Amino acid sequence: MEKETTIYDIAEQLNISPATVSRALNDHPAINIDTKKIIISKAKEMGYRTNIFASNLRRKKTNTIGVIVPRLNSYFMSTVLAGMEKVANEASYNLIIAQSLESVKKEMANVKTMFNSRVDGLLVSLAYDTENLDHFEPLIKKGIPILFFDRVLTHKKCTSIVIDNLKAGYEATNHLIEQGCKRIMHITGNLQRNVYQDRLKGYRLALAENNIAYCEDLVRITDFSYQSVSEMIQYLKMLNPIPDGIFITNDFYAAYCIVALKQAGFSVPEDIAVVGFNDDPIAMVVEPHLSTIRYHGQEMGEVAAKSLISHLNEQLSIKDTNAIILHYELIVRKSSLKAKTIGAKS
Amino acid sequence: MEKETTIYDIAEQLNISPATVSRALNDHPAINIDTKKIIISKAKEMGYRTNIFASNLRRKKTNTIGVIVPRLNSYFMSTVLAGMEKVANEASYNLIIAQSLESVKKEMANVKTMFNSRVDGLLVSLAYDTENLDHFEPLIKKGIPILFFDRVLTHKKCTSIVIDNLKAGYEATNHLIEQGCKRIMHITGNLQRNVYQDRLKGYRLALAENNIAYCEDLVRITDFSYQSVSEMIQYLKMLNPIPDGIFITNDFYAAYCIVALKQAGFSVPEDIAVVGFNDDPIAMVVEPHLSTIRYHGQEMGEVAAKSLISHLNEQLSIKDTNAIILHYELIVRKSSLKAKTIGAKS
DNA sequence: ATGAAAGCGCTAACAC
DNA sequence: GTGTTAGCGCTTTCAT
Repeated sequence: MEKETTIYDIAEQLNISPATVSRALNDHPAINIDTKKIIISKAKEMGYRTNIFASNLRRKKTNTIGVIVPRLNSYFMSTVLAGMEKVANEASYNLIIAQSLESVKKEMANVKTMFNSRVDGLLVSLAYDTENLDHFEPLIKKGIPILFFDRVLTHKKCTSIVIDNLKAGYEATNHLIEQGCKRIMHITGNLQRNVYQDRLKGYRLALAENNIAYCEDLVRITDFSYQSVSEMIQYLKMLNPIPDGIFITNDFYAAYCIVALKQAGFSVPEDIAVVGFNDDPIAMVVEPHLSTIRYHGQEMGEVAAKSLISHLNEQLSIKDTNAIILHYELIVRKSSLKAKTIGAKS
Repeated sequence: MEKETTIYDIAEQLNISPATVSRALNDHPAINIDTKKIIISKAKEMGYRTNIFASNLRRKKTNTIGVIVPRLNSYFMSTVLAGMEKVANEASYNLIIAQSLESVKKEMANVKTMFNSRVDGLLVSLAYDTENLDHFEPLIKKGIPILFFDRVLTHKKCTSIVIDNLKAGYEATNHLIEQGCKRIMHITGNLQRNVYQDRLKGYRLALAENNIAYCEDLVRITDFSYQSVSEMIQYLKMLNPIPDGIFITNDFYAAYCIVALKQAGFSVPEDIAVVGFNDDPIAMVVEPHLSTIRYHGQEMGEVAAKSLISHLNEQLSIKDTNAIILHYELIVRKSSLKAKTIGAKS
């Protein structure tokens, strides 16, 4: 275990001052280009690496962005993170990633850790059961910018990045109606989360516009666990009449449901058409392939990171921006295509 | 934006020395319990948060562990990370997570970042095309412990955490043979990765023990991309005779293949039986449900983090431990059950 | 273009 | 049980 090389060691070897070494290493313009070259090569030779703690301590900036997500294990989330990483890297920011595992409690702990790690900013997608943003207040008070994405709560001092979930929910439902569905079930998550609340609103709007009565029995809240599927199908079978379409706000759960529906003797989409949400790769595995709403995780990640970083660099203030809305599209596959001859407009 | 409270501020308010404040905040045993209480409550009152940069600078320890994985988007990986996080949290270590996106180049960059972030230790699962461990040498030279998990390369100074991939490959193949398969294809990844190399060895061993000739044409390397599936099925169709079983070392790819096989007119498992690897949730979505090898990601993550941390705390030296082998099990589902009446032993 | 020197906030050796 | 003090390695103001 060798001793760490410091700028003092380099300065000594070269008979110059540590200040010059520091400047050279940071590419300060006022340093002679030749001295700079000599210093840099010497640094490499001596295996120097900058001590970011000393640097951070001095500069009072960490160049670190915290990311808190409910779970890492979805295709969507991993593409979001890839997008964030790309942008952060390019701007020489580091990412600290933590998962709340869908629990506010863990989310609070994560926030605390981030706070103590002195992140320059925070990117957050909320846990399943987060009810308010109180646990973010300490950061907000300190002026640390927070940007929520996908699963958001509005806060006057924070920006949100989302898709138009209401419109997407509307389109998904409307598509089912166009396919001839008259009795559409809606399976979704905790309505405190904007994504689920807005999709429900869209669902209701589509029904209303098509003069289909809204029926509470047809809306079910779930935690999207595999275990809950059989119960859900039991429930569905007891409905009278049985639904002829389902809009499920999670592709994995939708896939599970399709499998269970078929096992229960229903044919999809003939008896029951299904539309999911997120365009997870599983949509192309389940049979029939799953119709779904696609939105681009990578883009969401990039936009989120970019906005935060430009705010940090004071190139752009996100304080005035309340929300950034990204695109989505309805992908029609076989799970929802009842009318095989009639082309569905997407 | 308020000014940060320091231990000096607290000391001043309380008319005591900063050293006492520091000790109290770090729960030093030699501090009077009452003083401790007073200090802690004052700290809270003043909104104090410790400056980890000053602390790290002083202590020359970061309490941070770096984690580099190929991708975050698998069920397996996210459970591994959950396990690591749990253990790290309990030991008050932080995690910095980065994905190499299966590229050595990115992996090298990640390693460099980790190095400069002065992680106390590193947990790594290698990228698809990593050929050697040269890029880890700077860390190894500095005495920073590195622990490889799942996708590993052996290094005399590093420990590996794996399952017995050879035996697992053997069991998977043997299971197909027991089901009556005589011509078993093997679809797998880059053979430089131990996991794929060992599983292939197991495959060959099972064939040999059952007097089935090994045939190179039946072993295909893939990057597991969705795009490559149709080509793979094309290839399979041109084999003569056509295989009656496939052992695929990735559940997602196996699921894609099953779908494609059915589309091509084969029935699974009757014409072609399939066994996958990893027990991803998708195994329960694809029809027929996928037989697979299950190993517990959470456990692997916990063991990895625990070993590293106890090494860091010098409670246990992992230097002498070359490898830690974890359990796995063969899960038999319908995708491989040709002989429906004969129970398969697992 | 370069140097001197102070100080970021904390910890720990040493003293009492 | 508590205080004094000297740095950890870097950046940056001010001076030259």
